[in-house]
Amino acid sequence: MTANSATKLFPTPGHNHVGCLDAAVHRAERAYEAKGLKLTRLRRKILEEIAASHHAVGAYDILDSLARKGDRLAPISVYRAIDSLLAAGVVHRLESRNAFFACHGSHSEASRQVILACETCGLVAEVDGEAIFKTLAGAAETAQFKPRRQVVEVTGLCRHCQQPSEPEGSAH
Amino acid sequence: MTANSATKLFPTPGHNHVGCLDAAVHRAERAYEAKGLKLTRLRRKILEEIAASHHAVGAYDILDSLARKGDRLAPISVYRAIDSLLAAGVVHRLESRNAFFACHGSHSEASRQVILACETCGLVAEVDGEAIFKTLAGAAETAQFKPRRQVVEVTGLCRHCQQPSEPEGSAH
DNA sequence: GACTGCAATGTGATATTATTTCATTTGCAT
DNA sequence: ATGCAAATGAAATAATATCACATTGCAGTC
Repeated sequence: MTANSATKLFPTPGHNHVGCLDAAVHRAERAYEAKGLKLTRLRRKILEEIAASHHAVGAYDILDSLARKGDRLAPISVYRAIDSLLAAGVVHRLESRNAFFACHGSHSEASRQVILACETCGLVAEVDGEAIFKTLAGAAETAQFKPRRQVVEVTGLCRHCQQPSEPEGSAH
Repeated sequence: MTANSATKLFPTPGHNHVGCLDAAVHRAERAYEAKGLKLTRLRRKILEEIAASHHAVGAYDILDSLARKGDRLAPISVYRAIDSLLAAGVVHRLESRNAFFACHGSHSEASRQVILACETCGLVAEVDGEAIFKTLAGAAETAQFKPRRQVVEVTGLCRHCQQPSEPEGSAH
């Protein structure tokens, strides 16, 4: 189960992504529904761009990608949609790269997730950070600091990029 | 001691900052020396701008501040100096704000510090995060992820801004 | 259907943050 | 003094993000 969950965290480059994308959009529908927000056509379109990969993408990447499909938007339109998606908790911002990534896999509190970003292949994953955020809250308390938002991002090498010579399919 | 260290972490707005600044510059001299790097006049000047407060400042804030003093630099000059100061470990980058702050107080590894940034007054402080980074390393290992750089930033309210009505001098 | 109110989007301009490229200067070891 | 490498200068431009105001679209009401 450990190996399997790690596999899911950093899917192989060749994995069939359609399911991931569909699932992300579906979770978004439910998240918007649950919060009484509206997943408009524009928002859904931009979510689909972000969730099209497990990478963090810049706002202008989205802009360019849509432009190539004939859909020319103003930057502000993309940022507004992103803001909404962030508020709904279906995408997150990778602060250390000024970029955005979709939440693949369901979790309740975005603020309790640790973000892992691979420097080589660009993949981004989230892992549970309950223990870390607890410890962090303790450290803040010692400093008499009242936390509101906690950013925990780790960059490094994902499991695939640590063994570049090993064929993708060999891990099981 | 706890109250005292917390006081140092988030100094009162009116504290005499000259000592902080001098100390920061002095630590920088030693850090550069120790690493065989050169703390040039430009770098020192820009360090002094950053260390002039306990806030995180943008590169263009520095640029503007120096311009007001008659020293007109190109953005690239500031960024290059900042890069050097970052490499020397005497300033850090607040990723969540695209801004830079000086290291006030000595610590060996920047990568083991948790950053606390007050949303109200803008003060930035660092606290030891040994326990957090250990836990974080464990979480990464579970995901078969090899960490290289860890960003842990907390925004919220510092001790002063939690009790806006309380006079500054009353805490002891 | 027409009216109203508000959220969402469009449009154009602009602000903010950061880098590329190439020229020049400076520090310093020969 | 000469030559090399690091540091800085200068101009342009790239990349990221927001402001201000106009327009559209949609839900509830008459």
